[in-house]
Amino acid sequence: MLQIYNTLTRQKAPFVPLNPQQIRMYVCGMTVYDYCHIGHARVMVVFDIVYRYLCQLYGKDKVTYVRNITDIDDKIIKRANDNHEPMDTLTERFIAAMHEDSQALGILSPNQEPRATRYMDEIIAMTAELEHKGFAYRAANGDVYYDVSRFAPYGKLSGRQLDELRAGERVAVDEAKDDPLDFVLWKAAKPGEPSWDSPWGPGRPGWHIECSAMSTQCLGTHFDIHGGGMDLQFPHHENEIAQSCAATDAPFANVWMHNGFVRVDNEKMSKSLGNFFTIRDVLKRYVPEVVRYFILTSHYRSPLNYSDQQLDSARAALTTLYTALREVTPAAGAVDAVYRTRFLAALDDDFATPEAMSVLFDLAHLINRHRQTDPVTASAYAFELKSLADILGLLQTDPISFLQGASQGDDVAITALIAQRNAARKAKDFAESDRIRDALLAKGVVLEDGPGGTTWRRN
RNA sequence: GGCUGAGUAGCAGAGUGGUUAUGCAGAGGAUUGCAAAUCCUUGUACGUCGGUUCGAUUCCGGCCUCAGCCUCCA
Repeated sequence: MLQIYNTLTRQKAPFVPLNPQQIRMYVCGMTVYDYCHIGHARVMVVFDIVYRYLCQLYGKDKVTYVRNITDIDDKIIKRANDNHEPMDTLTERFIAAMHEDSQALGILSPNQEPRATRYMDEIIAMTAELEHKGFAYRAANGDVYYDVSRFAPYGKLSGRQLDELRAGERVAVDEAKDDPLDFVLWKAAKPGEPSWDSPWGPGRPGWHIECSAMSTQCLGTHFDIHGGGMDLQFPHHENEIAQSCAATDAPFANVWMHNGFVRVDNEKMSKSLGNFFTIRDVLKRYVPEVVRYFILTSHYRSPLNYSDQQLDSARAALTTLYTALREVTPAAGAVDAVYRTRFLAALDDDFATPEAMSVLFDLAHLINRHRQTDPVTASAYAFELKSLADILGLLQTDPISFLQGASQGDDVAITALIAQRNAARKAKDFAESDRIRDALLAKGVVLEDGPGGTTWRRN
């Protein structure tokens, strides 16, 4: 049975859907003012695995996955101004880029990708409801704030008390707020800013309210899983809980999942530190599957250190797996069930992908061992390997394509040289044969003489 | 300062109260014209100091170190 670590309780617990016919998951997605970096890739991949596995367990049509897009906020406005372009043009461009990146990484599309600007009615309605119930107040500057003192469980998700939060206050106190911890629901428009009409005059939503409004609208007041990066735990998710529970009188999300950060040189990869690598830059040097594999080599809650060495290692590991699948035709057949059992048990244990991936190597070894002596068994294990790896979104491309990489226009020349070399070998002209192989190796092409002839791959 | 989490062999990264994780890299052997790939063999690692225990890397406590959150952030 699937166990998931719940940030709310700080322990793993069996996952019990509210309705097994309709599993509902909401993940906080991107703020679209720049290209996605590897940290964003991790969120996408991690929750892609959660989504895939829930589909595996409950059926694809039984799972609803919503990942929002924040397309209105301070940084977006600033960037649009800096670029002298309309905000919509900016956000559309980066939404398109995000979709390119996520498709490249083999991320399954969420069922819905709500954008804040398209849920303005719901955002305003929820804010009004909070004001009506006395959880929100209008400040002298025209902003509407949430009154955290009215929400008794405030701090539960992040394990904090209001007084210790106040003690650690590091930010200049905003005079408009009754309490420094109160957060903004609605910002009164400043000159030149995009704004929407509201009962409080023209303005725009605060960051947190959009997720409460959109998750409620898309999934209902009470749903199964809410996810996002570690850094969203506080204050974003804490505030979402405060808003939603107060506005709807419903429990909101049952399970809170937070993925760990990608690090560079032992530091969080982030925009502000400037130590980030965009997905598209990394994809210029490594094929998407290598990036996906790399992300899955560590457990989703652990830190993940980014380095070329790690990506090289991931590529080498994938080469091993694809080499096992080469020259074997996957076909369903009799296999020892222990591998599937181990694999699924690993994923059942809070999505333990490193553990699950170790099973893939066991299967690869079985294929290699049986390849010559028992091709039927080898084919059966190849089928099992592909089938299990599919749950992780791995090993679904053609092995030859992976091993030889994208055509560089020299495939015909390589094939011709191989023919020449084999002619030389047949004539026992090994000096010539080795010369050709060394020449190809210099171009990054490795030849492999096997019983079925000579094959090649790029290293 | 408060609150989280973490410290495992060369690197990465699982896991367990006493018995091989796994991958990459390395060593030896088989195989190969030579290679590559593959197969076989191979690594006595668990921050530190105490405690519990017949026995702890695994449980408990102190300490040290690191990261994250407390401000926008996946």
